[in-house]
Amino acid sequence: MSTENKILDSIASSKNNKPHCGTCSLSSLCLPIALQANDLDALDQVIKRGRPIQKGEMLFKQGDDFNAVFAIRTGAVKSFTVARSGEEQITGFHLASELVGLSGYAEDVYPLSAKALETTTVCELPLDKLEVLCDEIPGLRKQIMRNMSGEIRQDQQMMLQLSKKSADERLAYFLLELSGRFERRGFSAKAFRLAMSRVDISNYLGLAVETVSRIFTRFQKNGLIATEGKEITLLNLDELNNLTGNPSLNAQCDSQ
Amino acid sequence: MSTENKILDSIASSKNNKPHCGTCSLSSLCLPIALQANDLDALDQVIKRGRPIQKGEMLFKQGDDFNAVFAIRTGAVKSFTVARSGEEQITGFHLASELVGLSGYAEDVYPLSAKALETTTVCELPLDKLEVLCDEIPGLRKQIMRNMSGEIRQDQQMMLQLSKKSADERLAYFLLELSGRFERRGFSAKAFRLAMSRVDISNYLGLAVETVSRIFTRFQKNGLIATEGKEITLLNLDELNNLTGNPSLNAQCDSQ
DNA sequence: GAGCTACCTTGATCTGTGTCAATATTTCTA
DNA sequence: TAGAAATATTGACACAGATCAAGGTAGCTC
Repeated sequence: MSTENKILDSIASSKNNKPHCGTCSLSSLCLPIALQANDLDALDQVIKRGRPIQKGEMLFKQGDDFNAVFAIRTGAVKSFTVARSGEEQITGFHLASELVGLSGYAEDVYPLSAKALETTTVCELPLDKLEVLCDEIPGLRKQIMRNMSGEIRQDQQMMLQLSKKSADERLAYFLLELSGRFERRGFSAKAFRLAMSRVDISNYLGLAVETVSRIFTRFQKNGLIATEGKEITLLNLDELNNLTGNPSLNAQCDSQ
Repeated sequence: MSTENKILDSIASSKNNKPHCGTCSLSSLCLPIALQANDLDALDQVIKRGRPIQKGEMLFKQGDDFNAVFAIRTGAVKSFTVARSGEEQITGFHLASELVGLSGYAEDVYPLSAKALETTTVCELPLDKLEVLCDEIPGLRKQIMRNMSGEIRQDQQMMLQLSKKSADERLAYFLLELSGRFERRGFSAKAFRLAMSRVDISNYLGLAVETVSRIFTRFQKNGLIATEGKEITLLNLDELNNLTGNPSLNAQCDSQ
């Protein structure tokens, strides 16, 4: 820890405040640490900004050489694996300001594919540049490790959901988990847009589409949510939370 | 925490090159990189060797301060989360030469607990020492990141199993996955001992114990496996592999 | 704005696996 | 080594959710 700060401090010598890659500087990602302004500049030089990615386009494919991590600026992405049998398993949805592609570290190839759910802009962080920077900015590497570690935790939570919970519990969990992610990024925790289709949701949750659809309908009948196509409003966070059977996912629910 | 540091300090001050914890130097862990000999010496100084841990004892508990990563020398460990409702979800089994505790990086506390399945010896890698070392040996940090990344990949594979596969497929997958881990560590891929109980297996796979028991029986009737209590022999790797519906888990099966 | 396509909803039925219950086996303890 | 406790097996039955089938609806393109 102290090592970290020492190096950070030592780096903090020359700085300027030039605006960089807009919302996608690493400081606005899931990297809660406060980096120095000049660190940010260094990072911004590494960021490769590509054209917007259209709905359905791939960020990277399973088996591609692992050469970059992606930070999502706007839009949404799903990541998924394709089994030999051809079936697709969605392993996660990634929203604005989140990182995709970290699992490539294990074997120098991406173990999964990532596809845009809607028009999406990303910042590409080429691996070689990132490596060099990580050696210069210890805080950065730590944050990336935190990110990976957080992903492990999240996946393990998901394993619990998938293996132990009923369809109702899974969907309630899914909605609250999304809600929390929006809230943490300054958006409404109650009203948001589901970038993914019902099929994607059902795939992710290990359910049939029909089941997901039925539960959406029932939740709506019971006054838990309101839907209008892809727009959704969570009307009763408390009750949804009870449904999950998990420790509260949403701070707002605790206080009510 | 303070206890920990006291112990660490005493270790740091009285260090020499006395033969250390045998099989558990980091080079023999899941860390395939070839480190320099003097790096290994540095690592060995960090390794804290504890007394053997008895069956049922905890390595660390959910919520404990994250202050060490553990490398298993002999024995086996299960890691699991406990939901508010009290239910336990096993997130993984860890065999000799594997690391446990990396997911603590995310929030400075362990998000799960780890308990010995049998008498187990571990090497404790105190975090602060490891941090310093990682700054000195860049290859080490990379290996730890690979490890984390690999865990993500493994968990995501497990999500696929849990959400899409039948009970038969899950158990076949479980057995082959274990088999592969034994094989990679130089043990027989076909005959090994299941350190975990049927209840643990069923919990991990998201099934009822009865279901697991029935499938073991049926696999045996069909000549796929032979069991004698906790000892198990895989008689037909090919067929087991077919059952999983996944890309081959076991090299031996590919070549047959 | 007609027609096409992809997506979503709802109903009827079927089935894999959970649950409950009883017994058998192994492991521990004294 | 006996007796107790934990763990494993086997059977009967029920139900959550899959599957099959049939519309309905939204978002395209021309």
